[in-house]
Amino acid sequence: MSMEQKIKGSTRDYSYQLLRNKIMHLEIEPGTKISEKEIANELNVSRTPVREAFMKLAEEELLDIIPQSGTIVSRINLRHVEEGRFIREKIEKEIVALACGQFGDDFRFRMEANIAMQEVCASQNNVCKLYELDEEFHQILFEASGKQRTWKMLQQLNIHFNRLRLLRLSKDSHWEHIIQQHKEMYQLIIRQEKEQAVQIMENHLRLVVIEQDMLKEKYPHYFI
Amino acid sequence: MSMEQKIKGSTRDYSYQLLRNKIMHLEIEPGTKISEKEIANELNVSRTPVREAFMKLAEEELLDIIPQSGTIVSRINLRHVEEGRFIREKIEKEIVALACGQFGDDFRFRMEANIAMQEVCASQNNVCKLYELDEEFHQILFEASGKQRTWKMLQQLNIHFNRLRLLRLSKDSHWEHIIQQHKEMYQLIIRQEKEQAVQIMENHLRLVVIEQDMLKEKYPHYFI
DNA sequence: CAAACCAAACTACCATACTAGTTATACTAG
DNA sequence: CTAGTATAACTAGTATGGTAGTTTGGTTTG
Repeated sequence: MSMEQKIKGSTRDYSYQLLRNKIMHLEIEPGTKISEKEIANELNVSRTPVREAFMKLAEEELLDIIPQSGTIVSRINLRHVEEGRFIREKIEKEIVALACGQFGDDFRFRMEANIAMQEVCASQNNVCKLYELDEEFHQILFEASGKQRTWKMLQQLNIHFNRLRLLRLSKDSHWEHIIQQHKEMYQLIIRQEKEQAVQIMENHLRLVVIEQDMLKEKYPHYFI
Repeated sequence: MSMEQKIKGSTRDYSYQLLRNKIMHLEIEPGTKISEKEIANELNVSRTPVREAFMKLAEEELLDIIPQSGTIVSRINLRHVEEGRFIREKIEKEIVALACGQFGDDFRFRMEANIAMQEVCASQNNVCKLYELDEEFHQILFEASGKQRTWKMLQQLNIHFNRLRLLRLSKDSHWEHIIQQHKEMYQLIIRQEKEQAVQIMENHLRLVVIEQDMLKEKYPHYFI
């Protein structure tokens, strides 16, 4: 797909985006040792922007930098996953409740377009794009509630959670249920059926828990 | 007090901590323009670690870096304050509820020590230390609930909120009420009176809202 | 054979020179 | 005197060389 060419902005941002994608999509496996120099050569840039990208990724806990020694791609920490999932559940239930009271036309348009696209991607098995649409679905809810910043922060807290979700999506494939939940939730929101919408959201966010053990068994070296 | 000398670790971390403190304690006012070179000279270090500290602070939205142009200390964004406060309220109510069910002896010891210290600092008007103790009080709750990572993340989301709190503490001074609430909350937690503890927490976190307008009027150029 | 040590080959960290883009200033044309 | 422009003095961004600490692998020693 050559997503490499499309990334704009500074060299640092380019390095950051590229590395982040490679880690999230497991093109670089958890536990792999990498170095500034190695990556810099690979990307044909100097060490400085790569180093800065490393630091940002370390902040997000996608990398573990050991001073004067080396840098490794972090393993998925299941305790962090659960903590992140817990918080996300609590927050997003509040968000849905808020959204029920204020879901303007522009958001309805975006949401319907999003859901339509989800079905297209599902029919074509485009997992990568489907993941992005799933993210966007939830983001729209946060924006409609005037809590865009909270979404951004949750994304950071939930990086390990998201890595697990992406891993699950790529291996498993019963998105139908997920998309169905999205549809129901949207209908309940525009009908302002607060309690039911909140309940669906709770179920929705607890789906991942179930398959956790299966994935851990299949890819033990990805986890910690 | 010379907090400068005590900071250990790498040069980057030193620069970061120092700058962060200066910004949080308003030794550098919001809106001030600073530059990597200027700060590097001031701290007698090279531009590299200062630059890296800048980037970290920009991530936290304490600095606004305008590429090829300049860097300014960000103003306190009151919309961010309110969003952060909202999230913190929702999360911390859940945390208190959790803590009621699991508050071990070691945490009780830390908590009682913390509260005792709060009273000492209040009697001696040590605002700075009192702020730190306030932070620690809440952090202990998160740790007792096994959600230390969440605390760390909330701290990031709430940097603007915290700047406001610190500003309030240093100018105003009715900590008695705050400390009183801390005491009550602790008692309710060890007695496992969940509903009441949650209620106190809600009141506690809504205190800041009240004085917001007063501060905005007094220091208009600090806000946006 | 095993353990201890020593040296070479890494690593991230820091300093510094250079580049490219922005801003302010001074000067010129109208 | 004003408006527009060229230029000089900034800025953050990037490249690169050198430093100090860590790891590794081979050698020596008990």
